This record gives sequence, structure tokens and C-alpha cells, in this order.
Amino acid sequence: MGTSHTESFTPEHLALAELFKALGHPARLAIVNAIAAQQACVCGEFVAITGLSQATVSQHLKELKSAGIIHGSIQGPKTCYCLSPSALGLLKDSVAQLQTPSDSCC
Amino acid sequence: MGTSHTESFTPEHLALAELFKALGHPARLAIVNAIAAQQACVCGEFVAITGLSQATVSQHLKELKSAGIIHGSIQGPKTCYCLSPSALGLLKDSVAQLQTPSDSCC
DNA sequence: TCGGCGTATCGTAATATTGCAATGTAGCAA
DNA sequence: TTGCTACATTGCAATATTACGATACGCCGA
Repeated sequence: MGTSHTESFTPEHLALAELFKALGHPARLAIVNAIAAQQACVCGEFVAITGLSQATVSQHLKELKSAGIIHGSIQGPKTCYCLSPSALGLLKDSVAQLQTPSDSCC
Repeated sequence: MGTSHTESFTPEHLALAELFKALGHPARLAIVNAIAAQQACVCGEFVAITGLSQATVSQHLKELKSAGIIHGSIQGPKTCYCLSPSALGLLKDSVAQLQTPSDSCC
């Protein structure tokens, strides 16, 4: 992708963009929604929900984890994933900030 | 990217993922924040803010527009961009839905 | 200890994204 | 008309993402 240009932006924008990018894929959105709705918790269930292969789901889980949106705890042979309230709080705040305070110039 | 697999997901997840993906880049986040803060409105100002070339900024604006997050109105020689409240509302609702209703299984 | 189950990781192929220079298009002033 | 300003599009090249099969790893039960 050309040159990554990451040095031109504020750390806040970079961190926040990571969060948004992690949610910017329907499979990951489905995973996160399933966790939020308490419909699923472990990798095998996400495979059934998304219809993707286990390897792909595991990769998506890894991305969500590295973005800080979820964190997994190994419970015996399974790994249980749950949401990170702090990341969701950040997202919520930033979206709230975007709400147009008044009507803009156009 | 492998095969796109878009048929496996719900339309809501697909549409929402488009919104999140559009915000999942620091340059686009900076643009949207600048509009929200009423610091900038036209392409030339975004070029100054992001430090990217005019062509690249125009491309990012196009993506934000096609995602429905902003819409531009041509005003003489300039094009003024502003946020779409409906898209922001969608984002806000979906983020609110993700907030953990209670503590989960792990 | 040996399988088997559930996940994670590796390697690889197909495709998407990012960025910029060059060029095109549209409005306005002289 | 001519030239200028502001923006959009096109055409690459470099890089990132997505997906999957194959395989490795870790934890149990027999």
C-alpha cells in the first residue's frame, strides 16, 4: 500500500483506526455481535456462525485480540473470548464525538 | 483476498462493516474528525491536515462518500463535505449494542 | 502413554488497499 | 478565449488483507 505514512497522524487517530479497522469486516462484526449477545464464546461456535474455515476464524480472532477488542482466556481445551469494555468505551466516545454539534457550513 | 465470501453474512453486518472499514484508516478518521470539529470542509484543507497528496485525499473522500459517512456539495470551484447524521446514528447504535450487557461466561 | 478434540500457526494464492504522478474536468476572472 | 484554481480520475507500483489446506500444539480421557 504505497508507503505506510503512519508517522503523519496522531497516536489517537492511529489507535482508533485500529479499532475501527478490526470491526470493518463482516465476519469480525458477526463474531463480536455473537459475543455481545452471549450466543457464542469459543472458536468452534464462531466457525458455525460465520461459515468460514477454522483457520480463518482463528485469524480473525487474533486480529480482534491484537486490536484489543476481545481477549481470550484458555479454559482447558477451549479458549473463551469476551469483549473488552475499555475498547468499546473508546469506540463509543469517538463515535459520540463525531455527532454533528450543529449544522455545518454546507 | 481469497474469495470474498460476502454471501455468508447478514446485510446488516455487511453494511455496518462498510461503515467501520471506512473509518478504519487514520487519514479518513482525521478527515472525519476535522469535519466534526468544523476545522475543515474542503479538499485542500484536508490535504494540509493529513500531509497526503491531493490525489490520495480525494480518493479517501470518495471512499467516505461511498460508505455514506459524508456527502459533498459542489459550491462553485470548491466541494464542501459534511457528515451524514444517519450513518453516524447507525454507528452509534451498533457500538451501543456491543456494550457488554452483563459479565459474560469468562 | 496414546489418541482425539479444539485451536493456533504456517505457507500460499487471490484480491483489495494505499499512495502518488500525471492527466482530465469544471468554474471563475480577466 | 485564456489562464488559473480546486478538485476528480486514471494508471501504475508497493503492500496489506483474506481465505484455506496442512500441520503443529496443548489439554484431556481412556
